[in-house]
Amino acid sequence: MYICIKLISMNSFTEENYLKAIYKLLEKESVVTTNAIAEKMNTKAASVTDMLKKLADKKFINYQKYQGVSLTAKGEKIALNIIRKHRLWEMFLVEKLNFKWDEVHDVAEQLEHIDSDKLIAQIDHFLNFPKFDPHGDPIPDANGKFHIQKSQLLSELKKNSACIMTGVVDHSPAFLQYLDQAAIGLGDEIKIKDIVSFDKSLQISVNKKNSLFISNEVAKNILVIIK
Amino acid sequence: MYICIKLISMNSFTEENYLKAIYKLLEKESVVTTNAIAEKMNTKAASVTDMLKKLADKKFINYQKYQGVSLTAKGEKIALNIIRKHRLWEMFLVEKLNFKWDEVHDVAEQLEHIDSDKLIAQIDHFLNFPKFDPHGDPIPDANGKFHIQKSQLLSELKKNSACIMTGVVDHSPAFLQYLDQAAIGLGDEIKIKDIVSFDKSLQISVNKKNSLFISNEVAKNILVIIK
DNA sequence: ATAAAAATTTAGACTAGTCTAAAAAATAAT
DNA sequence: ATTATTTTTTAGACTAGTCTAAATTTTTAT
Ligand SMILES: [Mn+2]
Ligand SMILES: [Mn+2]
Ligand SMILES: [Mn+2]
Ligand SMILES: [Mn+2]
Repeated sequence: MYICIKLISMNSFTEENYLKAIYKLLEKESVVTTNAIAEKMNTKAASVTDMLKKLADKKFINYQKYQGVSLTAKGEKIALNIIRKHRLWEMFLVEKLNFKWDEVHDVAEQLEHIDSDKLIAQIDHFLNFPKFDPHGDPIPDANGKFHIQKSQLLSELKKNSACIMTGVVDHSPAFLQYLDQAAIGLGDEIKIKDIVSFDKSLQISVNKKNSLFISNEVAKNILVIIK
Repeated sequence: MYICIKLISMNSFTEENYLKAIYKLLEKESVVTTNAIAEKMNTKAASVTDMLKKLADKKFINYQKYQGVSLTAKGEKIALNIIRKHRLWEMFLVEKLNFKWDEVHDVAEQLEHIDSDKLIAQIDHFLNFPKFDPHGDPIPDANGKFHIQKSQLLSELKKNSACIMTGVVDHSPAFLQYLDQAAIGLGDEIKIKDIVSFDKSLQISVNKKNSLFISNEVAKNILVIIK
C-alpha cells in the first residue's frame, strides 16, 4: 500500500499568465521575443527577462539569452490547461449565467486560475463537453487536444460566395457589441451580395434575411468557412 | 453628463482573508487578538501585526496597539461579501456540479475572491436565492443581511426530544463524511431515544427510520432546532 | 507591589514580482 | 567594416507579504 502526497508546487497566477502569453504568441510566430511578451503582458522587458529565467529553471520554456523562447512540453501543457479553463468558463458564463459574449473575458481571466481538476471536469460535463467557446475558439480537452477549424477571413471571399461565421479575430467588447447590434453572430450564414471596389466594403445578407453593409475592416475580423 | 471611472483599489486576497478571519473570530468573542488571528490564518503574530497596521490605515478595522481589533462598517461589509461569495459558490458546487458537502470548502476558498458583481448576482439567481449553504450556514444577501437560525447543540437536548438538523459545528471533511456514512444530514428529523448516562452517548432515530448510536462528541457538533 | 509569564510589537531579513537606468549584445545601415 | 539603432540583459531599488529574534507591553501570579 502506497501513500500519495500532493507535492505539486503550484504555479503562481503570474507564471500561468506568462506561459499563456507565450503560447498565444507562438501561435503567430515560431520564435517569441522578450519585447513581444512584455507588450502582451503589459509589463517591461526587464521584468520579462527575470521571469524567463524562472520559467527556464522550472523547465517550462526553452530559453537562451538573446535567443527568444519556446515552450517545453511541460510548459505547453500548462498553457493549454489555462486556455481550456478560460474558454470553458466563458462558455459557462454565456450558456448558464446569461452573460453576453463581450462580457465574459475579464471574469474568465480570473476564473482560469482556479485550481481544481474536479471543478473543471464538472463544468465541462455540465456544458455537455463543448468544442468551441462563445467566440468560436477551440476548447482543448483534458489532454490538450483540440479541433482546428480551417477558417478564413470574410474579407478574402469573392462576390456571391456564401459562408458560415465561425469566429472573430478582434475579441474586443467594442467589436463584439458592434456585431450584436448588426445581428451578426457565430453560426450565421453570410452571403456576399456585393463588394464596393472603392473601399472594399461589403454588402452582405445574414441568414438570408437582413441585408447590410460592413466595412472591409470589419470583414477582416470575421472568420468564416465556405459553405 | 458625468463620467464614472472605477478607481476602486481592489483588495488583495490576503487582505480579504484577514478580514474574513477577523469577522469569524468576532462571531465568537467580542474582541479579537493578534494571536487568535495568527492561529486562524496559519501565520505568525508578527505578520499579523504588520497586516493590522495596513487594514487600520485603510479604515477596515479599529486597531490600537496591544488592544485587539474590531471591524469597521467598511471592513465588515467586505468580510460579509467574501462570506456571501464563499457560501454561494459552495451551494453552486453541490447543487449544480455534483460535489459532496465535504468537497466544496477548499474550492470555495479560491472562488470567493473572484471579483465580479454580475457573476455573483447571476450565481445567486441561478440557485434561486438560497438562504443557507450546504452546511446550514446562512448566506448574506448583497447588503450583508442574513437569517440566523437560533439552533442549539444536539448534545444539549433531553431524552425523547425531537428536532430537525440545521447545521454542523465542525466543518471538517472527516466529520462530514462520517455523517454521510451514518446517513445523518441537514433537514433530517432526529429523535433522541436514549442517553447513556455513562458517557452521554445517544441512541437516536433519523427520519423515523434508522436507529443508531452516536457519541456525545458527535452530538456536540450537530446543530438542531426543536420541533 | 513586584516578579514571572504571556502577548504583542519592532527590527531586520527574505521572496516574488515589478520598475528605471545603464550596460551589453544583436541587428541594421552606411 | 564600422557605426548607429534596436533589443535584451543586468544592476539596483521598491512593495506586499512573510519570517525569526529581540524588545516592549500587558497580564497573571506571588
Ligand atoms: Mn477570453
Ligand atoms: Mn473566448
Ligand atoms: Mn466553507
Ligand atoms: Mn459552508
